[in-house]
Amino acid sequence: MTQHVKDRRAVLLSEAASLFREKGFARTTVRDIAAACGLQSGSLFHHFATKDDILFAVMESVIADITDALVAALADCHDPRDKVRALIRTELQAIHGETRDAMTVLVFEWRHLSAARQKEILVLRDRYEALWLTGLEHAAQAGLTRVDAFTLRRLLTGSISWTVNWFDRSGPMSLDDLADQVLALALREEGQAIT
Amino acid sequence: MTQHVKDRRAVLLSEAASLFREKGFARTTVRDIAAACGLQSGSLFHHFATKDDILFAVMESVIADITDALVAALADCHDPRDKVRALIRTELQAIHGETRDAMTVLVFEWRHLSAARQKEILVLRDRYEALWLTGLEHAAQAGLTRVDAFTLRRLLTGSISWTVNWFDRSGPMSLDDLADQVLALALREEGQAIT
Amino acid sequence: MTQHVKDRRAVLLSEAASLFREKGFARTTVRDIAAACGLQSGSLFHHFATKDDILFAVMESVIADITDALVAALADCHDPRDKVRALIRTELQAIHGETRDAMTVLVFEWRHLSAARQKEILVLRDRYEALWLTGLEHAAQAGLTRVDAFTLRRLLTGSISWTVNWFDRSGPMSLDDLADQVLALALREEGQAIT
Amino acid sequence: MTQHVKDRRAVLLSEAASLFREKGFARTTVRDIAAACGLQSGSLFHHFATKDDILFAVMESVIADITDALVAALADCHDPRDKVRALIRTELQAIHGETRDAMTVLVFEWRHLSAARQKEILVLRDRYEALWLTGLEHAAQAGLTRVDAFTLRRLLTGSISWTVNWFDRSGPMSLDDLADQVLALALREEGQAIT
DNA sequence: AATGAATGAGTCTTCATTCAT
DNA sequence: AATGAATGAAGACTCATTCAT
Repeated sequence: MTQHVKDRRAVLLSEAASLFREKGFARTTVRDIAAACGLQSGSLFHHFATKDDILFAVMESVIADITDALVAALADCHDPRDKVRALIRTELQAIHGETRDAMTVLVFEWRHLSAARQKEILVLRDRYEALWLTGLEHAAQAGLTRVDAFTLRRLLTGSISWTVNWFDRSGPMSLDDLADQVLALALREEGQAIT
Repeated sequence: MTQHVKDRRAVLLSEAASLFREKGFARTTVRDIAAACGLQSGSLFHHFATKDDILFAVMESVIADITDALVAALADCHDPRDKVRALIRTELQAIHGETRDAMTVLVFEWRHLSAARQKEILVLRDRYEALWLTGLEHAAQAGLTRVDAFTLRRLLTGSISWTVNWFDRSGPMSLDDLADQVLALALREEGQAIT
Repeated sequence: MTQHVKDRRAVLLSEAASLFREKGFARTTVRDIAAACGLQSGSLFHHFATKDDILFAVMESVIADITDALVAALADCHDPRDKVRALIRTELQAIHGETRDAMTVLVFEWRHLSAARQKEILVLRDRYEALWLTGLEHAAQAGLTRVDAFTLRRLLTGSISWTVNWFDRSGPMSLDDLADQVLALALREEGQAIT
Repeated sequence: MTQHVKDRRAVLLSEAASLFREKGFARTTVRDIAAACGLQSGSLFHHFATKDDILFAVMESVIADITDALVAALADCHDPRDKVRALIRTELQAIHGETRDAMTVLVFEWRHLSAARQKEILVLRDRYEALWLTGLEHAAQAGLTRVDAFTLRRLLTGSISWTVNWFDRSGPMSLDDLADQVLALALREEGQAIT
């Protein structure tokens, strides 16, 4: 039974994320979400008290997911350059893989969150961003970067997020190719690093 | 009188852009816009038939502005590296200068435009993007880049757009500093180019 | 100049009648009427104080017209049967001729008139209806009818008004044919009258 | 529960018809209708998506009702003259009985229906009109009429519809008396028929 | 947990009318 | 008389949320 509950909640968040991504939070009605889950509109409120709560839950959930994924990915590599590659690849996979909807929502529906909840999410995000900053700072210490870690992370956040608007996974460029292009942007050429 | 009319329309678009940026298109009411212009809600419809028309006009107008600005900026520089710097600087100025509101709206409220109008805007945007692509291709021919022009433009679009979310003009980093950081990302180090 | 004024007013009423007939009073905007006359919306109010006044004027005007037409038509015939034919023909001509729009408005937009103005129009209409009643009563005295004059007039009013919904002047049946059909309904067969 | 739902819908249509008749479709607000049913304005939209839908439903519903009534009435009489009397009586009863409001709306608010919906209603109306035409044609074959069935039906439609504007059920003339007057108009005198 | 009718505040839009020019 | 921007009161419709069943 607990499993059923979890399932339903997961399905709900997934459908909500999909709709939020497609139509935007404001244009998605609670009825849309309910319908997508095979429920009537009133039933949604047994799971979430408000529509805002759904948005919050979508974001909260995806942040947990991508943080876990990033921790796992970084565990496998110790070289600074490999770590940066892992950071980029993992974020790109999050944006173009199964968590795509929720990731897009995280970026594009941010303003629909109340200030208080933005803060909450930012706290959760801190851990994820700390992994990035640490990775980039190690690369900087290894002389691999040309831009300070703080600024670099922000520029890459933009580059990577934006791929949702143009990159086509079924096109000729693979996701790993794309990751390598971003990596080329982020770091000095190989062999140029000051050791 | 013609001047008054033009003024009013310009004021209207400016106030609308400001509100759309601040609260989002969906959460901005027609009353908000009217009030910001010192009008009653009904009066808005002498200038724009629908709320959607206002959004469209904001986007249309800013694209015209930034295209003009870019043409002017490029006219002053002939070196490929300078041209890329001009492309980046001009776009950053558009995003953090007077057209900030409208530029932000262009990015974040895109989905609220009907498909037909998205096409219209894309046509207008083509000229602007062509300037970018040409500039980056010349840089590529000069051996200045490490990523193909098409992909590079898209990655930079993301990096630059995203600065609206974190860059603070009144902070320690100047806009030109920021432009140079982006330039460092975009191109090989100076002196590395194959001449 | 007085002529111009009259012309403009006449044009205005004619265009208004046409629009009221086509779209209904409620769905016709003051702008529609102004545009049909080559005016801007505000200018209409130099001629009529309110939209209601226009409707009233249309009705008032057409009643004057058809009363005149009926008086003229009746002057030419002295036989009771001929008089009834003239009553029917004249009303049909009013409904399908130049006054068609206004006549239709008179019937179908009646309820949009305020109670006070309905009374005013009814007073004007009295003279017209008196001509009908007199005509039918003479026919009754001549033994030509099978239904009392009062009821007959009302039944015929319905029959004749309704033709606007189905009779096509350019079809095979002429307006005079139609009048004869209505006459056949209204009166006994010829030669059956009790003299 | 299903019963409740049906009831509510029926009440809604009835109240709407009453208001449409009294004030006209255009001047009746959705709030008026809701208030007449003891509902808030928004609640109406659980039953009908638009105000136009309500109008359509009123018309659709009354056509079904009168067609049933007519079929029932005709079943009881086999003589051509009796059939015509039944046609007239039944239509008069529809116009002055319980379906009065809806019948009036059917006639006077016709133009507020979209062209597409007018067609739909006309299709429904066909069956009803076919009963009339058949009845009148049988009367014609029996030599009872002086006007062709097609034209006669249209003239009678007008006569009968129009009674809504003047006939008073509580006055001295009964509805059956009125029906006989209309019958006198429609057919030759008894005994005159060519057998 | 689910239903779905009901709520009621809120939204965009319309439009007759006014009035300074 | 004409203009046309402005008014502001409605109007139809939307939708998150509630709640009795």
